[in-house]
Amino acid sequence: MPTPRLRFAPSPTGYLHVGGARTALFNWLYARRHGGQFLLRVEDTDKARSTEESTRAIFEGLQWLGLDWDEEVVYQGANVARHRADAERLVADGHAYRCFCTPAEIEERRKHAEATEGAFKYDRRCDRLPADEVARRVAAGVPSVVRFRVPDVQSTGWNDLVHGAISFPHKDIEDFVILRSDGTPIYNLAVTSDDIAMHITLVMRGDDHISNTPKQIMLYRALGADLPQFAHLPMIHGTDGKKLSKRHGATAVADWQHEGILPQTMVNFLALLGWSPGGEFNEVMTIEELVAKFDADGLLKKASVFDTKKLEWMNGQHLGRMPLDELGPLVARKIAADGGATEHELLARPAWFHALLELLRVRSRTVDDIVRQARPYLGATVTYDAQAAAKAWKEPAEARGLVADARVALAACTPWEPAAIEPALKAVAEARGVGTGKLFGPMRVALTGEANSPGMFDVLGILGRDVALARLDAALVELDRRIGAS
RNA sequence: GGCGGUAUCGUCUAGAGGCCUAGGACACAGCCCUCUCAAGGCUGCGACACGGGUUCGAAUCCCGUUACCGCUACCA
Repeated sequence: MPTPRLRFAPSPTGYLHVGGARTALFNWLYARRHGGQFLLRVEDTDKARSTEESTRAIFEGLQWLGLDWDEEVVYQGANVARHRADAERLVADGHAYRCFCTPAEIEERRKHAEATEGAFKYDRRCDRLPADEVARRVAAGVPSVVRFRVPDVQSTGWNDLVHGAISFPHKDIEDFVILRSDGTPIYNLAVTSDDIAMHITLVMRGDDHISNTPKQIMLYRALGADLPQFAHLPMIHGTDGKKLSKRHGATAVADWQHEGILPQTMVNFLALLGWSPGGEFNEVMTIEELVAKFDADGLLKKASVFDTKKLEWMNGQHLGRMPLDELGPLVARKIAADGGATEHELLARPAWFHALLELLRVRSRTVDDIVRQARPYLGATVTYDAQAAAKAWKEPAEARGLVADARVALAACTPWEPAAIEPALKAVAEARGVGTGKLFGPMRVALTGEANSPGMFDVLGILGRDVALARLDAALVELDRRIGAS
């Protein structure tokens, strides 16, 4: 068996959508798993809607996900000459014929048919035109399209890799147009012609293409080409069960990238939408594990809903597992954009930065969560969250006493290390007759401005002696102000 | 309307005739841990769309119904 060749064929009319990304991913996984090729074809024949930015956005999306493609990108628009030649060949071979009916006429007949008996189907009137009449009209320059002549009786079917046997009776398929009157190809022809030219062996795409498949199979046969295998993937829906669209919020992979979702999370999450390795398995997987496990048997038939809650959970899992060397630069870039520190400052003291990341990533679900939580550890001063202060400093005088005692005890800690700090603070709490929680609450707000943070000893360690003491002093000033104001 | 596809907890899924009193994960609730928040651990809530068959036995096979989705263009 030859090595499989698959392709992802987006039309560049928007950003890389999660549905498209999933289709690309499955094609890529299959190719990588079986040592085949994964090709890219840009279906830009709809020049009205196709844009260059869009093409670039799709490439960037794929690159971000790590879906690398083989060979040169194929631009469908560059192949119209072949598409046209294929259409002409089909006419010459008697598989297709010229149709002179105008769009307006067809529309009128369609309306009439729908009003009277229901379904409209082209009645093949132009197929009955005598050869000399066709020649005369062509010579006279009468515009015409090329229609494929669907063989009478029988049906066309295939063994779909995900759905099993599917077939369509020919009586339900009209003689479809394959070449427009301006000489440009219609989708089904272009796709088939290109897939043949690219030697695609497995066409894996969304199941919204199921009803195009019999037409394409007829084209393969009429063109004398071998059939590829087909696999039709289920759709991805929004929470309301409808096809994913803008109104569901973030649907472009770039949107998630900006929200702080990791590419490995996106790949992992998308892989599990419409595919399952079967049996019991750990859902959090690396891209390498996915490649190793991926196969067509695990492809599912049912449309799935894109659950952002689970996506975020999974991102937290990946955040917690990835190497700090990899996470560091990612977070540094976003912190720089946030204005907390420059990338250089952060990367200049890796041990400290990594320790901070270690403390924050366990409480984060996105890269942006880490950035937000890192703020108190970056600036010189801290702003007190109103709610946090209202709660932890509810009794300013009492809080002041606690913070002041802690300040004194801490100042005496010679090696600024947990071994010295822990007993010192515990002694303060004991002397004051309170639990450590009662002491750490006011301290936490003094040091971070927030109600929540990593453990007190970790916070002190990250801040360092000088900053910690300075913040306690600043808090004492603030507390004095509050005592005076009450 | 016609044709095609799909149908297990709210969501993602396991399940390929007896292993199912239907398993796991997310979400949700509670408990534990605990200086807060997370993380982690434990417990709970919660599904085979419906109706007929086939079979000793069906979530699993067949038929019908219903619901949902897709296609039905000189769009892709």
